[in-house]
Amino acid sequence: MSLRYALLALLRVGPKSGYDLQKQFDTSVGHLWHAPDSQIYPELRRMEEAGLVRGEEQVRGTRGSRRVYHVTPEGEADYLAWIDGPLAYTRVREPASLKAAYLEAASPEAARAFLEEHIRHWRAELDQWEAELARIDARTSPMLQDRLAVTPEDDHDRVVAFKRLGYENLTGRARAEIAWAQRGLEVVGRFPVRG
Amino acid sequence: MSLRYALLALLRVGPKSGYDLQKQFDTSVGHLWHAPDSQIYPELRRMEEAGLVRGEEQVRGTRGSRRVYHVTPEGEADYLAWIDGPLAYTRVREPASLKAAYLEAASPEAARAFLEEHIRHWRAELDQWEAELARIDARTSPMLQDRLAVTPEDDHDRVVAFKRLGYENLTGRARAEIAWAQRGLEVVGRFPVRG
DNA sequence: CCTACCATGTAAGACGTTACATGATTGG
DNA sequence: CCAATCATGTAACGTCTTACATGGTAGG
Repeated sequence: MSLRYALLALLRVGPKSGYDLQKQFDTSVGHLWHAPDSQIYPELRRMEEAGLVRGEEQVRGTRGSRRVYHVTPEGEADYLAWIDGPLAYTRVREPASLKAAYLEAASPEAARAFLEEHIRHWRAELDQWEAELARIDARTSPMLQDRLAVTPEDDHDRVVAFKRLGYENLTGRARAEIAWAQRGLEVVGRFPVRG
Repeated sequence: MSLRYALLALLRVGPKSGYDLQKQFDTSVGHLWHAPDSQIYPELRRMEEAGLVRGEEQVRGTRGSRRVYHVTPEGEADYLAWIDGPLAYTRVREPASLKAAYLEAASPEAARAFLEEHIRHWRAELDQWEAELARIDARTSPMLQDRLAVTPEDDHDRVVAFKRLGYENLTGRARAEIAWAQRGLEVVGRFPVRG
């Protein structure tokens, strides 16, 4: 259900086509939520059926067209209910934890490779998110600039502070994963011989 | 696909019925992976079709029966391939991060309630996982005892060390979430007035 | 006899991934 | 004219959730 609200959050800044939204999901906002085009277009249609957005067909060239969506008052109300309402938590399902708990069955090389790959993966994510945090602080992030453009200046600091908070959750997560995998490598080092 | 390997990991310790597995998923191992009965029974059937497990019908009372599964050599090979192979990473999708990044639209009370609930949620998870870690250290965890019973004594320390590692990922995650939400509360405190 | 527990599923739907599929426009 | 980009989907499949559904057994 988060896809719906991610889309509403983007559309609240200004009307966009499915393609526009998809591009944003591939870059900036894609860090916070991601969806492929094959999920976006049908979801927009469903949201329109539910009255949350309205799409308007625009001509493009002689025969082309694009459908630009904007948020309706019902969509705005639904969005505010989401942001003011509780978040549904699901049970944790961590493939990496599961695998780690059974690494006794792996060769030491495979165990080490798994943990090193884990570090590589989260390091790459961390780098991306920290770069975005830097752009948020400098207020050069395109997503943020669009948002600030439709926000009274008094509120700019608040908007920036919460964007930052969202990304800080991601960087905190990545750092925890890296630290954990590094401790894991020490464990592997303590038991070099396969049983 | 992790469900399949979670099931194999449990069945490698000894033959079990769907019901036995479900019980374990509700308690100890359920921290690492969880699935409802409606997912377990069909998956066991599929695994049997794939030759990874074999089920044997046992009589219970006069008319009752239960199907007890054990891992086949093919299942063992598949499990070892999984544990020695790479883990597939998917894109991060964090509803809490998404919501935090758009908290500017929430009332300060709702923002605070969200972050406090986040802390409560992860605190409860953390407590559970730490209790399990204590049971792992004391080697009183039922799951661990079953595992150690079929493991040569030389290997006990290794087995315990990796179980511990698996759970440490979860506790590390929970601590990061709590610390983040606490910082979030400070941010909310800095912007008490809704824009 | 009744309650707690043992035991096993089906069905519908939400959500997400991957692959397939098509065509128009714009700028060089 | 050609390539990059704009633009929009369908189809099949896998995973997971929630709800529905049924019946047997063991112990007090």
